[in-house]
Amino acid sequence: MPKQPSRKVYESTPQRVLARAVAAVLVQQGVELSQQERRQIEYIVAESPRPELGDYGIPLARYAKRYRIDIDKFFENASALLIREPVVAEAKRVGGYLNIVINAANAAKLVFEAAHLEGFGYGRVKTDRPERIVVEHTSANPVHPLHIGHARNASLGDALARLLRARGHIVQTRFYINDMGRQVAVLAYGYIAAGLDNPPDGVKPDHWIGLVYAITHTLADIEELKRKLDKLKKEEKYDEYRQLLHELDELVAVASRLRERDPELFERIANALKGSDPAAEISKLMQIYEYRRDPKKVELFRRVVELCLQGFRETLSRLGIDIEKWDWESELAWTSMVSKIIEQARRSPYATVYKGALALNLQPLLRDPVVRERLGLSEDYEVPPLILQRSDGTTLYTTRDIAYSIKKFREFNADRVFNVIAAEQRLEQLQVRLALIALGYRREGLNLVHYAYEMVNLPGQKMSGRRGRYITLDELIDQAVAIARQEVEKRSPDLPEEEKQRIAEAVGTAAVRYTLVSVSALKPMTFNINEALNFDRNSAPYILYTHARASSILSKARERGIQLDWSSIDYSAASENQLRRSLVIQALVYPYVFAKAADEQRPELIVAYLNRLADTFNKWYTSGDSAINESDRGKQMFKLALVYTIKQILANALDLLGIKAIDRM
RNA sequence: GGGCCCGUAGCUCAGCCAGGAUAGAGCGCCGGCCUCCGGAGCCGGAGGUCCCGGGUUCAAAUCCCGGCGGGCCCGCCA
Repeated sequence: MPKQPSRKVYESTPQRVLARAVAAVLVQQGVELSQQERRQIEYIVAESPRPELGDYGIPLARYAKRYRIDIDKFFENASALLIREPVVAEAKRVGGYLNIVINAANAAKLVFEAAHLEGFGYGRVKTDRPERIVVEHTSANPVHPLHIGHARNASLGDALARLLRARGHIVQTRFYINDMGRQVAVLAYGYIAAGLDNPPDGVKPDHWIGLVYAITHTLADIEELKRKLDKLKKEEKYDEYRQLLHELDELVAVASRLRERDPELFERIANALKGSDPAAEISKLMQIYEYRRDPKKVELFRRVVELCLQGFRETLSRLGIDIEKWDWESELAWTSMVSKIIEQARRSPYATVYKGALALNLQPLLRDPVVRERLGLSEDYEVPPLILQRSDGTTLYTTRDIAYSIKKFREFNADRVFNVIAAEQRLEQLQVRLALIALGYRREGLNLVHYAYEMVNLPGQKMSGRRGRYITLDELIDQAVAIARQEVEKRSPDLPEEEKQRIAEAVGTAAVRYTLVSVSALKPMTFNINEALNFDRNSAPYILYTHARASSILSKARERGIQLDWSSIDYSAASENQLRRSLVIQALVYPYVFAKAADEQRPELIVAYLNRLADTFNKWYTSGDSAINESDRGKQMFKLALVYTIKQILANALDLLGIKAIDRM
């Protein structure tokens, strides 16, 4: 098999080149290196803080000491190896560092040719160990529209899937439809009781569902509260009574706000709920659904969920996100999958009875050092027993999740499964993994990854789905698109209306996605829409603008009859100025950044890389080192090829984040 | 009460897993520049007890221990 050009570039990146040389010299001097240790050498390669020291370097003092080898000889031998690399112009010792100066001309040749040959494929270095991987993401409860938090989940999940695919893995994406929870039962109760059908024309189905849910939930809570109040009054507990009365006031206020949003709908649900016992009705409905006792109600239940999912799909598709498989939680209960888990649990040595219910005692698993290491736990970590079945025989969320995990592995024959799920579900995810191991699904338990992310806040907003208080993702996208539209209006007033709108849509949605993956997943973040749409810096619009600018340079060249002839490039032009050099080196390093981002599942590395690359490119652009006005043909070809390459990298990297580059804006 | 995550410039964040060169970006602030392939632009500057205290090390933002502050979790909820 011929070597992939990007692979050749990858192996010529400073990280790989330096690590290879250092490893070789260590081995030469009799040191035995594990695969892991080789890998770690690569990690400590760093960019030099000042150009006069070189471009990249590696601190060597630690090796000299750790392996007790002659430091002078070490430098000498490593340097000798390094200067044989075409991309290395010079290797030098600076203090305890071994530094290299990149041969920009050779690097440029290598990178330009790869970019020219592979185009869209440039940078997508394939892994040596392809895996089958399932990425489950978004999986929002189908009771209200998606909000900004779901957007973080979806953006991360989709970026993850794209990174892994580009890396050569075989990936499937899945959405878990949570239709067995109490929340959906609340919604279905209101929907069925009020005899509702379809949302009115022009209303997005999930928005309408969200309102039905909030109205039903609030009215049900009011009923519930009234019952409690009666009871307290009879028992003469006046302190508690007064407190609940206050709560009731608040709920009534919430209800009246909900009524304003759709008086007719509100009255319809209110009438249907009048005089009923909602809590009891909802529980009854849950049972009906779990055991499929009333086909008509089951069908309506499904129908209401389906309506909400329609809305989800619409929103996701606007963001360019397509999820391949949609799995119904109810399907697990309706087939034998969940009962099988219960059976296995009963027979398991980890079975126990906790608070009178069937449970698993997962604590003993922590004696296994492999389990501790893979799940990141200390020996004295305390895992609460996991109850699998209610006293009335119905199943619990986590039990169904265990069954679902097995399904994900089995159906796709997966080596690994990533669950993109909020960090607050950490304990539940841990219990699922431990339970899998306890029930004999060790491989699955060890290879299920909880890809946790923290919450997203909107400045000055408190959300509540139950009360219908939220900003929908749709509204947020609309806002982003509107801001983008204004910018397009200023920058390109002469474009046709339709084109302007198309660009605004692309820019606005990209801005949302880009910002949501720009911060590492474990940090809580505040989503600031104005920063997301800052056209001047650190944003999708900025990167898209840079891409459009590069595109425009190339098309202008074509207009003037300047053809990019790859065989006439004068590569010596690469080192004639700092900005060109810097661009070449950044382009060289791209395959490495990509591989690292994919292997560590860190899309934010791509964002950071893009911001920097665009900065340097724009700096070069504004420095006046014009390609079109260049009189020397070889140099002109170099500059055009550089523009071409950077444009290609911008587009390729954006694609990993699910963003399509555009040529005008 | 216990566990997990986070704490770096006024603000938003990189860097920490894998210790190493004078700790980096952007926003904001201050000062300059603008006849150039796409100007809401460009260049420069100020701004830091890396939460605190110990320890390990030739070397600590990074590792270990103890605190402090914030978030989340500890349901026969999902």
